[in-house]
Amino acid sequence: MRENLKFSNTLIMWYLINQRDLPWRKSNDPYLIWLSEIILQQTRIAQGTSYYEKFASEFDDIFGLAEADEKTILKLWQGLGYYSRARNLHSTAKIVASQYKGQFPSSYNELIKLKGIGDYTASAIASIAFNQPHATVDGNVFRVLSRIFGIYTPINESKGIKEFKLLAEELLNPEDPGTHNQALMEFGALVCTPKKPKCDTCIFNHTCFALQEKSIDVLPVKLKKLKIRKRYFNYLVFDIKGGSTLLRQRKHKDIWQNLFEFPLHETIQDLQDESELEKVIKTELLIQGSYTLKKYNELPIIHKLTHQTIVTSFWIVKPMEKPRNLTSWRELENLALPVLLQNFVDKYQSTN
DNA sequence: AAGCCGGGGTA
DNA sequence: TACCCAGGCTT
Repeated sequence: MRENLKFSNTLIMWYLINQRDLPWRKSNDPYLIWLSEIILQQTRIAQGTSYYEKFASEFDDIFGLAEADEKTILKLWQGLGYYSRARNLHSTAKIVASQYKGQFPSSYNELIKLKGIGDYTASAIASIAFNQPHATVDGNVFRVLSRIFGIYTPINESKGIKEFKLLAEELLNPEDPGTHNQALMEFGALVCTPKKPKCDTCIFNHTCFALQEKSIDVLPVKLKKLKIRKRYFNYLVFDIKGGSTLLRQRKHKDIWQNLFEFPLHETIQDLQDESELEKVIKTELLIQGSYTLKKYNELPIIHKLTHQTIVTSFWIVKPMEKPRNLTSWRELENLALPVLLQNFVDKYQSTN
């Protein structure tokens, strides 16, 4: 017990000197803590910070966020990925605004009931905003604890998850759980990094198991490799005189749910036969009369996600007759597009 | 328990 | 290229 307190004190001492100046650390407002935690799920601080600033300045409190349109929220979220976070953010904002009078619950058990809040985020909000003794176990914590204590239990199986959570709870400083949690994560991000950790200057280098046993590069243990699926997307980009195009909202349960895109023809391999597209244009999009169809990019654009590789071709369609339900390019600026499509639009706009 | 969900940075 | 990032939800 004394050892655990010593560990925490050493850690917090390091943190008070070496912590980064981050915007969400200026406040204990549960709304802002929650907002930052959702944005930072599986996201590097360098990538998430500007999004936090945008959301925090656009929506002063949870009521503003609750009253916003989902379209607005998705557009602000564009480029950050894992878009279910944005949809859940909106859903939880509405619940907290209406059922909790705008005040976040302070207990872990209430917090974890909210959409988009799991064990990690509930612990983070409870400890940082409400000083409740719950340990946060994120990727940093798995790494730091596995190395210092020499734990080889795989971190992506239930046994390991329980074991690390238990250890983190034991180590937690009940006097200041919020600072302790943030210190441990910050330490993982700045010192005990995945590759080339800074063991020379590490405050735990005399007791670190992995350093003594030279097992830094195998800890933490993670099993199973994910398989990457290859998909072939053919987008039909209508270029209508007067500055408009055809758009669809992705509604199915798949990547980019609720984001917008051009009419899509997906194939199981690289499109062989151009007449397939002609069929889509006539029978699915119900385009009357004649049109021109021209491939925009000679080489397919490769868009890599964590678990999919999207091989993409863009086809420019110019019909003689105006289709219905057009969206102006101007209007499109307010709609959330996958990065793959935003990149195309930016390029296409600049050359026309 | 396993699969799915983005985009970008690092070595 | 392979791995990782202040994870959570669905099946």
